[in-house]
This record gives sequence, C-alpha cells and structure tokens, in this order.
Amino acid sequence: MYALIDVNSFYTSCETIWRPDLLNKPVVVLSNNDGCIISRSAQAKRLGVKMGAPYFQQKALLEREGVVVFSSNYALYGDMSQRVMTTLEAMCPRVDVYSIDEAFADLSGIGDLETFGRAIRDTVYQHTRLTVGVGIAPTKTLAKLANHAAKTWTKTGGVVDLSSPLRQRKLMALLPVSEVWGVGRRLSARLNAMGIENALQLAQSDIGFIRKNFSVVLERTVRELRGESCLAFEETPATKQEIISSRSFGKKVSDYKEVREGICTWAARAAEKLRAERQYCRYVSAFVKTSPHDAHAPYYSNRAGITLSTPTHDTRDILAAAVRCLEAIWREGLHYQKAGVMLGDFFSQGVAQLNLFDPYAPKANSEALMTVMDKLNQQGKNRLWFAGQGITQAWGMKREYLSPAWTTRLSDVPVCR
DNA sequence: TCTGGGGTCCTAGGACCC
DNA sequence: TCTGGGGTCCTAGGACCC
Repeated sequence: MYALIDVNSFYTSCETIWRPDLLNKPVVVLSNNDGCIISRSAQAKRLGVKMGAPYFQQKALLEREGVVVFSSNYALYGDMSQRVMTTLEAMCPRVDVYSIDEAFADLSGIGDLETFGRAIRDTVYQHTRLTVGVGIAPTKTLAKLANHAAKTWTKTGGVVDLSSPLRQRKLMALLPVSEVWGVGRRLSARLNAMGIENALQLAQSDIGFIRKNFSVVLERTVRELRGESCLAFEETPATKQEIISSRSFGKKVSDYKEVREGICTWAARAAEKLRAERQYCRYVSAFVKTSPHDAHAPYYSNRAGITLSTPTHDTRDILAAAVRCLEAIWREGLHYQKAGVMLGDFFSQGVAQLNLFDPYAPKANSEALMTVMDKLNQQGKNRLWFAGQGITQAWGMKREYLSPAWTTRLSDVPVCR
C-alpha cells in the first residue's frame, strides 16, 4: 500500500508561516519575473483566482479583493521541503520524493493505515507548521486520486484510505477523467469524445482499445486505476537525463548582444548544475522563442544543438558551444521573449578514464567490460560514478549489448550518485 | 507592456546501411 | 540504374507532470 503525501498550497503556506498576520487571508505567489500565479492560498482559490494565469490579467481582481502577493523565494521553499521530507523519512520505511511538495511512502507492514495517515499529518504539522493531505491506495495513481479526495472533501480530515476496491470504484465514479494523474487537457477531450467521462469508465475501458488508440502511457494509467501497480517506487532519485536553464526576458528583446548575454548566463548556470550532478555532457543546445501571445508578429521558435567530441563540464566549452548554436538560429529583426540552454548526453567520470578501451566506441563488447570490472576489483577500486542510464550510457553503449552476466556483476558494485 | 521554469516519456519519421 | 525490405539510430514534437 502506498500513501501520497502532499503539502496544501505549498508556496503560499511557506510564506505565511513567517507572517501570522496573513493566516486565513487570501495570498498568492508569482513565478519568475512575476509572470504568472503559481500558488494560491485556500482563500485566494475561493475568490476565483486562477492557477497559472498571467499576473497582469488577474491584477485587478487581486487588488479589489486585497489579495497579498509574493514574488517567489525558491531558497525558502527548498528548505521547507527538506524539513517535510526528513520528517516523512523518519516515519516511513521507504519514501519516494516526487516533487518539491509531495512524496510517496511505502506503507507495507503498517497496521491501521488511516491512523498512520493522521499521525503523518500531525507530525509534519508539528515540525513545520505545514498542512499535508494523505491519500492511501494500492497504486500510485489511485493514491493520487485518494489525495485529491482528501483535499476536496474537508470532512475527510485530510486523510483518505482507498484500500478497499469498493471505495475505489465509488470515488472513481464521482471524478471526471481530467482529475486522473496522467490525463491532461488533450487526453480528456479525446476521451470525452469517446464517451469516457469519469475515472471509473476509464478504469473499465478495454486495454487493447486504449493501447491501439492512445499509448502505453495511458494503458499504464488504466492498469493502475484497476489496482495493478505499474509505476515503480523509486527511493533513490533517478539521475537526470538533461539539464535546462532558461528564462523569459520579462520584456521584448531584439538586440543580438542582449540575447547572447542571456545565453551566456544560462550556459554558465547549466554548467554549474552539471558539475553539481558530477556529470559531463556531450550535447549542448540553445533555443530562442518570440512571444506566442503576440498576434501582430509571426511566432518564431528554434533550437540548435552541437555534439562535442569530448564530454565536458567546463563552463568555457559549454558557453562557446551555446553561442555557436545561437548564431545558427538567430534571426535579425525579431522580438525575443525567451531563451535558454539545454545540456544532454551525459557521461560520468570513472572507469572510462582508465583507457582500457575506447570509452566512446558504440559497440564495445561486454567481454571488455568484464575485464575492466575484474581489474577494478583487483585494485580494490569498486567505486564508480554512473551516467544517466547507468553504466550503459557511460560507455556509450546500448543495454542490448550487455550480457546478463555482467549486469549481475554490476549489482555487486556500490553505486555513488 | 507584462504570459514560469523546470522535467519525463513516447512516437513518428527521416537518414542511412546492408 | 532500378527495386525493395529490414533494421538501427537520431531528432523533433507532442503530451504530461509539478
């Protein structure tokens, strides 16, 4: 059984903890550049303030209703998130941190689930003054649904135990498909057109039909709704596969130098993140966009990427590559709204640097790897750093090329992240 | 005038090789 | 030069999440 624990109105709650005078007042938090509303207190929601809406569109409403507005403070939210997760980790045997304000917990071996859910709620509140909702169910997708119910219906006291299939069906019949985790706007529209309107109908639809008309992703969702666990519990965070650093300019920019400056700043930031991950990258790309909202000018969005011959984490290399990309996509006379840098194709430093064989040969065979492993074991060097997709990618190899024999062998080696 | 900043996964289609 | 199928690899784009 899983629990999904998530903090109510996380960003606004973080702000109001330090401002008791704002308790029970309408409060919102804005995105970078004060562009959009990304968090609302319960009172702000009640006033009809929309999630994700541009600030300038809601400004009149906010002023009229006396809503208190904060710019975002990610350092604070990160810190508060840490405290919540630490509390959860102390209470639950295994915790899968899903985002800054939510985590799945494995509840196997716990007797009274609902009582335990309340204990989580109370303890997190004592430690952080933040209120969480707890949804309990046999799969992640159902736990999400239970959590939604816990938040929507106050009489639940913020905890919903959905272990019984009967209760699962009852709840699903009440919820529109759009509330299901993994079903967004587009999918909802398509499902509705086929007569699938609530979560229960989705759960009872034919797997083959879903697979044929949609994708394996939605198939997994359907199975999860039926109580078949398809999404793995991930205690250790997966290594990143790409790093993005980007920002809106907050105004229209047409000067090449100004855009280039932005690209350089973000390239440097991306390189920092890369080093913090102890990774090296081979792929560097830059992108620019004009405003998609401007009705008078045509929309332009482009990106270009370069694959370097050697993986690097050096700011200068990454910056130079990003500027070369920018030169390829730059168009004179446009008003740019946003630009950024993306890094990918990660490698890790480690065995590859022993030069026992060409680390980037695409089809290096598993025999060679076995030799490397043996040598490492002999030398007592059993600490490796793996890349994005584990060691397969560190060597520029595909998983298919690996024999099961040495995959097993690998599991004996401690992995450092 | 002002419209976030990250991420993930999957699929289709083109290039290329045999 | 024509024809064609099968396979791999890569990229772009779509959809979703918070």
